[in-house]
Amino acid sequence: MTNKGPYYITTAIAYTSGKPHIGNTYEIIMADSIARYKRADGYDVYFQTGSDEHGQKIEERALRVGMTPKDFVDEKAEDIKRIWDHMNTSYDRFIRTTDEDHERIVQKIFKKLYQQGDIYLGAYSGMYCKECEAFYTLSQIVDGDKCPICGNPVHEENEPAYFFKMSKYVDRLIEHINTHPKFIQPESRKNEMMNNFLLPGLQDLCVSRSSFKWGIPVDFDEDHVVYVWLDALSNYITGLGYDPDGNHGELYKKYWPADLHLIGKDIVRFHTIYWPIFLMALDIPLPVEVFGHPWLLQGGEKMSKTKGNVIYADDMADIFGVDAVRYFVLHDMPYENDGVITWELVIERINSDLANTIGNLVKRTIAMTNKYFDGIVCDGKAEEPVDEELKAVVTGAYAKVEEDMEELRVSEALKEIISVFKRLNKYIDETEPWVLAKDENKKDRLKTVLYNLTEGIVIATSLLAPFTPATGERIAEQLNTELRSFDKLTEFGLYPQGNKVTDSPEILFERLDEKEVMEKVQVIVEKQKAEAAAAAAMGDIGDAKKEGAPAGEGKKKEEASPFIEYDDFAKLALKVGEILECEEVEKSKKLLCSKVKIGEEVRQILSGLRPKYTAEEMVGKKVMVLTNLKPRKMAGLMSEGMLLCAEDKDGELALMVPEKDMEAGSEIS
RNA sequence: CGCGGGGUAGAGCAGUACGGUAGCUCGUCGGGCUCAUAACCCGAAGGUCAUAGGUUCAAAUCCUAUCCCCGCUACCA
Repeated sequence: MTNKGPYYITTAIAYTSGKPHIGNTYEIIMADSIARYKRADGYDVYFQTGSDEHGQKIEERALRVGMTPKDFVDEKAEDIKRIWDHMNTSYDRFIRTTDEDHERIVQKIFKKLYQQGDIYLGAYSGMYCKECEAFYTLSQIVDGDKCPICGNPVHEENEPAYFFKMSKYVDRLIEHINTHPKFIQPESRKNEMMNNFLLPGLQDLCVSRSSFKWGIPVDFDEDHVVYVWLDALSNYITGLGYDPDGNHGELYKKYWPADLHLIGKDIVRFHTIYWPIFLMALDIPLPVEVFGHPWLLQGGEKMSKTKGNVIYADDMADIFGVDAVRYFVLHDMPYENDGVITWELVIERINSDLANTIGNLVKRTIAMTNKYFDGIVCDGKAEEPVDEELKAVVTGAYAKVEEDMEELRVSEALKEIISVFKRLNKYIDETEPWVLAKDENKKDRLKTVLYNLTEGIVIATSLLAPFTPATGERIAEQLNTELRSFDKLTEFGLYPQGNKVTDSPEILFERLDEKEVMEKVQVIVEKQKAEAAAAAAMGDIGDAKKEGAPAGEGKKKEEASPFIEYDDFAKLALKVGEILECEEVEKSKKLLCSKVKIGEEVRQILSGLRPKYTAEEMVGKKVMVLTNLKPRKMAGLMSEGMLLCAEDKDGELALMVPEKDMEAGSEIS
């Protein structure tokens, strides 16, 4: 195989504050797929990932659970690494920012930048809220001097800190971005950076802190630790053995600059502004491409433990298997917009693509080979026109996939690969091997058909293998062959003549029953909610509040606010309903069962109104109904909504009725 | 008027730089087939392409306005 040269890919290093969920895990899976793909494609790949372990938040958390920060991060890093390994990711190094070599080099980098005048000692000043123990920017302050979170007054506070002179390099960076269109991807991210930061003028970045200790010490000023971003970002070069003095390690010489930093869209700024500027200051080349991938949202919402909707990769893998998880996230994450994940979508995807299309194709091909030729695959050289098109699709796949992968459109690449498997399934219908088998004169044709199928599967599977490595191996084993390197994928007919496939093909992906899976999911959800409740009881709630405090975490602010957002209100579907019939529920003392007309439909709704209302007087009333309340059974009867009612301190009840006569079904807002 | 992305069949998405029969996957319905994991193959139904104007022989695609969603708005890892 030809060597196409070195290729260095990194993920962001994971912050050791908690267990990464599937959205975080997506990144390492995508990076791994790219790394494997590039290897098969002839590149000499170095793939680095790791953990980011310093900072005030970690110091605080460790303290709270009574651990030293080091013990705390050891544990968390182990968790992260275990999930990465479980996902079968083929990284070359898992770097930790507490690694000795990393810390030593970061100190040297800091010193070098200080000595050459890029870093200077100044004061970090900002509006500080004692209550929240956090700084806020002026734009965040409300009512002139109030904390946006707790509402207490803030005051200006100073803390000595080292700063990096960003302004010095801004013009060069703008020039670089403009002349290297691939540098920031997707394109929309580039615009955000340009318009929000670079063009208006970049502020200097604070690169040290003196208010906490858990960080890499600044070796010439022991009051300070290196502030996280300079520390964390440097991993990409310290991990290769970069040395500010020029005595670089072999890896650095071979692999820097990085070909791809794969990161989440939330940290694009740090990777496309601060990081390149640090590199310019160190006078070393910039990475070729920074790709800010979107997020996977659970049913369109961010995941949160209290909602019980966090999906973890290992939970998913327990139910579906590692490759199915990998396949789903890669397939369903769009290029630029956020992706959607729900358990139902996962089931659907796996059944359709992995079980039906791929798994079944392999199984039926092997089964026929065994049935008709005792497992021997041999081309009978009986070609028919239909074969040509099949071969064209199979041997043309690589070029298409390559095109997608070149732009990191992984999802598109997978769709291309699946379409090859689909074409192979169709080929079976076109050639009808079971019909050929009945005719002794068609034996050669039958041989050819099965040979073409087997060969097609080998090629398609070779392309698939970087994304689902274990499945690639399993298919190769069943076909008793090796997967191809990519320079062989345009050649049809390399499967050894007379080779024998397995006589006991196993099922690659079991079809999933949605009901059964959802039962397992329910167990996970319950467990998660219980854990969240337990954590809250142990005082972690206070922590959640603090997390909400920093800028840019707008969503979390809601949790601390006494107000709800309009969106929360909008979730309630309130409508006018007309009570057509009503009867007392026999099994209950309080319940009335009403038939309520809402627009075109009539719902059955149970309400605990007795003895304040009788069934007779209910009939004909127009009432206010919450129509999207989850239906539930009460006293053995289904209730599909809720009648709204006021209750005073004496227990008197009053149904909410419209002030004017309104048509049943009218919306209330 | 801070900047940017988006609103296309029940669901998830493509198509929009160069206007010309609206496409893919899943789901639904009908048919075929029986090698296979109720699978596979074929066909059908289903969309006023957010809304309102405009340019044009022709607009999802170009222009204008409006509505809605989302991201970014700086020292938070």
